[in-house]
Amino acid sequence: MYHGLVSNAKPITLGKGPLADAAAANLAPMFAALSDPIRLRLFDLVRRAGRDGICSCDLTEPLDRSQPTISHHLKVLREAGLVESRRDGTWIWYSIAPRALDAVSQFIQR
Amino acid sequence: MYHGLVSNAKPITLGKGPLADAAAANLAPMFAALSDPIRLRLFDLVRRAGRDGICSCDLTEPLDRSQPTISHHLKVLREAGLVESRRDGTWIWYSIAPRALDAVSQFIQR
DNA sequence: ATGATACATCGACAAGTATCAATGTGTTGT
DNA sequence: ACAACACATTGATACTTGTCGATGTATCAT
Repeated sequence: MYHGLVSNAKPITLGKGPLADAAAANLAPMFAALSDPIRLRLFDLVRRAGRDGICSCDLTEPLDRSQPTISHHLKVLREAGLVESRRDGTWIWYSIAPRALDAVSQFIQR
Repeated sequence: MYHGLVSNAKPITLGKGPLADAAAANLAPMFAALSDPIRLRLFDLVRRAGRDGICSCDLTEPLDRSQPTISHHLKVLREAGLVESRRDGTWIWYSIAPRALDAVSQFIQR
């Protein structure tokens, strides 16, 4: 599997009129990615880690879930364009995607 | 069913440290409420309506879903504390809950 | 009372999701 | 080559969710 910088973040620009069907369809998965308590805490931990990111190995224990479960949640966050992953030897480091919450933020403050 | 002003919005205050288990559990349902395209557009329509709100009858048609489905989605938004409902004769008017997105906003800008 | 209107609830179904044990896949050190 | 480690994927299960037709409930006009 590819483990360079991965991001599905599309530069969504919300128009001025009513939220379009397509815009809503792009936005919803981002909210969905943050709709799980474990993923919220995962995202928070990654965000706190700053530029360097945080090793996946340091995310499993504090969240009290099995390794496959954490791996699954990280995948969801990654596919939503919220976090990025980078391999370093046997470890994988996660960091916040550059413009991760821009679309969400744009919708909130409207 | 009661149809006065309804809001489950708890004044969530996120601490300074890592996102606590309880805080995540309170936050997640808000994101979940916005994780569906139809609900995003519903929320947007209600927000655009301003203080007066908008009649439920004006929400069913533009979203191309059945009346029960729209009713269901409005319930989800209401129970998440994002919108309020108020009866006026046979109609029910929906408006944005006062501090609807405060918690979400607080999490985003952190 | 009767009928019409607006909205909610119920029942059912298909599709999606959170979870873990087991297993697979790279990478490192020996 | 081999064992050990870090992480991903698979398969299975229980639970949740989006949807609609049918039905229930409240309100208004006649």
